[in-house]
Amino acid sequence: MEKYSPHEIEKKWQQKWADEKIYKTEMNPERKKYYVLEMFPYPSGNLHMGHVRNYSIGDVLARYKTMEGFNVLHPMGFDAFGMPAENAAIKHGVKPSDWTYSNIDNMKRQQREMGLSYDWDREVETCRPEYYRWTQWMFELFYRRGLAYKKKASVNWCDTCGTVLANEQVIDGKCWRCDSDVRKKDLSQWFLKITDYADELLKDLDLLKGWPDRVKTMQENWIGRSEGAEFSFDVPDFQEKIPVYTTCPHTVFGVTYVVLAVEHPLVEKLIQGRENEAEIRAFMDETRNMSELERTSADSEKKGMFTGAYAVNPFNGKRVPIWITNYVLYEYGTGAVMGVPTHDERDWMFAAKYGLEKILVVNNPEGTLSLDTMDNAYVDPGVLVNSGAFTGMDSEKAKGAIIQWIVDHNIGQRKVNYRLRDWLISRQRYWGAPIPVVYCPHCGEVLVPEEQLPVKLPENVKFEQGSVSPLAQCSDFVNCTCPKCGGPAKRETDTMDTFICSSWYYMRYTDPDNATMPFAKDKVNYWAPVNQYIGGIEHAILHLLYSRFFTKVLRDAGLVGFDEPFTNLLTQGMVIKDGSKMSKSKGNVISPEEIIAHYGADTARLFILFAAPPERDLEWSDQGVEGAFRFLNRVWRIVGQFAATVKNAPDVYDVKALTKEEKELRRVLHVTIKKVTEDIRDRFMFNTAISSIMELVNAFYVFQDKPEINAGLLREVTLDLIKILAPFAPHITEELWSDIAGQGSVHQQQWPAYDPAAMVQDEVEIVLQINGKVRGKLVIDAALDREAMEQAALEHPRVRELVAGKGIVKVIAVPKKLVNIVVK
RNA sequence: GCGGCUGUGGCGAAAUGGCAGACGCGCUAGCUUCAGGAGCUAGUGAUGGCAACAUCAUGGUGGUUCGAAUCCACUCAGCCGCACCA
Repeated sequence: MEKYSPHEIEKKWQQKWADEKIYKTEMNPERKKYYVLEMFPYPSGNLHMGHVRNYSIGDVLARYKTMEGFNVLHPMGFDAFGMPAENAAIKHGVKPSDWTYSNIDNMKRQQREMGLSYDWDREVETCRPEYYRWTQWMFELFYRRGLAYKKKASVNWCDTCGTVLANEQVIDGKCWRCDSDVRKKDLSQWFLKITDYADELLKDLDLLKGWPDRVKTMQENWIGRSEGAEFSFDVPDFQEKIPVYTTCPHTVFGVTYVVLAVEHPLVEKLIQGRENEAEIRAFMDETRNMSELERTSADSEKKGMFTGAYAVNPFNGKRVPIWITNYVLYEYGTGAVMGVPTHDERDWMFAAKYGLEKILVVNNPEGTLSLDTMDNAYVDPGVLVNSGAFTGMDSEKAKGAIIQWIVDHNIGQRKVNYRLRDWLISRQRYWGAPIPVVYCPHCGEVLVPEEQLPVKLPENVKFEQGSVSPLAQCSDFVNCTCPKCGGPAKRETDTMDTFICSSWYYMRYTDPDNATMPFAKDKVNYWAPVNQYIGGIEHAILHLLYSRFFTKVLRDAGLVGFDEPFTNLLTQGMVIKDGSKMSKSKGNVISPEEIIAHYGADTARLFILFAAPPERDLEWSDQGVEGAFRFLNRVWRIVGQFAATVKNAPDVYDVKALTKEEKELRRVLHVTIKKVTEDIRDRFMFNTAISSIMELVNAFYVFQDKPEINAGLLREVTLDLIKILAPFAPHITEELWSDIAGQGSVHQQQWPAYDPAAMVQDEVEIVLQINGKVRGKLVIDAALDREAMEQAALEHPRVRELVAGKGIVKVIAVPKKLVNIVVK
């Protein structure tokens, strides 16, 4: 028998699969579809182990579902716009497009070497004009629906990347990509109105039964819905009003001051001409210059200054001082807050620091609180005190009553607020989809007409370190004619956040070559939503939230007929080595290419699926890889040993004629088929699926020196073994299949069914317990009922010995499992 | 502070109310081989014992139960997310 040589086999089959296009998929409304998708990669140039894990998981599902009879869509593509291509241009003088396409070529080669079942005819690359034309079309769709707008705002700016960032892309005050500090900058930028969908994005999390709770919680936190009231304090000296937002309207009688964010437009008016104006301005500048992290950290010291002005509480006419502070955010609510030191921890600290008045307005249910004994704010429910007509009311009820009072007196209304902000999508970069807008001195902001899309990226641009966006310097690009009046105009020179490109790519896969639409309705509605999406947890908010938003907008525009893009989500764990994430700086990187070159793709895939369940972090082990390789060799040898017999063996045979040992092998086979089926289909527990296949192979080895084994059984075991191993190790199984079965691909076979009759055991070993402790074992007829089991247990010599002289309180018998005798 | 996840042999892990540690790695022994870091077979949680066997053991403490890694309460440790959002 020939040795198992993965390289020859893998190369041969990869070629054949590609030539014969066995993974090509067509829409077929007659058939049930299944859409399995792995998050497409950024083309950095090389696959890493995280990719290998991601694609291995997806490939098992795709192959399994195909064998189950589904019409499976399993595509791949590249999230090809982004900064690194531009950095390469600056550093090495290569064109971003050349750099990107050569990286894509290399990664595609590596993906092919993994033996993944992609329909490559559906590949999508977001940097191709054929694709970004539709990204720009999407922008225009949003614009026309009033969901894209330009405004001047204080935005997150990363100096290293030379561009702005969305809120979701700032992690702990640092840039998500390069980890450098983010600072605020006032710029006029494009936004998508994701806040219009805040409530639905929150509510529809309930529809996502197949998503991990963790991800849903993160999105829920991010959206940050809160309910309360918005109403105004009068500032009679200036004939102004200060609207405030509060989630605790029941504490209004405890207000002793009002605070404004330093950016609040009213501040200017209030402080003008004050004797300490210069001092106040210095404080404002200081606050404005704080980093995002300092400014929003809960531990930062709360500082403020009195403006010298007063506001009037509409509930009791009380005059309270107006302060400015570093702890109120201008972007949230109204940028102004009512200060209630007794019932808000921050206000307590602030009041304590500056000696502001405190009034108790909510007492605890026992009524034992008093200002003299309190040492921090009381924030729990209770009973209102010192609250005029509302005194004595339960605090929860008072919320509603006070809101009603606000509405009745026409000073405000019930209000829901979100932490979520609109999505800032402008990027001052070259390598992205240009925003298809023209600025005309006469017509203003004008969309590039649909038929003129795409607005193509110019090729003749210069890349220099630290300079402004290359597009802004490219006069051929900037200067254009106004589509409306035909006069001279200038193009928008910012490109779109690459997260826009990835917010709809999974829909493009359903109709990738469409030149007249982003995708045809019948195709997208046949294939989408994605049944199973697989990727890293790092996109819990970013990509996954944006894609949900896009889906809802496209639905409202009538382009798609579903509410959510990804029905089920699997978040895979990281691949780690020596306890920490693989990284160049730690020198613990294992290259997939080397592993595949050494052991073959089947071994790499098998190991990575076997070493841990998909959601958990996976510790890389070189010895574990050896073990996977050894297992495939074992399969190769045992199948090879019997190959000749199996080829000539009958498909049908008399099961009753099997020996006891043969029957046991057949039982293990069917138990394994059931286990593997359920582990893949219901639990994604590929590790236990593989371990049960290993057990089957171990059981098979009992017959290695027994050529007299029933040929029919031998054929059944061998063929089914190859089939159930096929999703995990596609090449070796294809080779064995072609050798034995002779025709067709194993990957197009039907998944084996298990026969419950074959799984029945005549005899089972049960455990005998006395007071819950194992005291013996007994092999009995599996069909025995409870009484018979009890009987058998009580006759067991050791049990008799231990029970002798004691009173039996109770006997519990569980068929096929155990008998527990409770004695005293 | 709020929310979530994870704690099981020397290691990766199984077991979701019924024999804790399946399967794999590592280790030990035997067989096989000219030899092997190849292959096959067997053993392998700890402690005590010649042994049968017993006791202990799933981060900790309590509880529910005939029976708990599994359910409940509290608690410790590690990781992750959000965090001055009024």
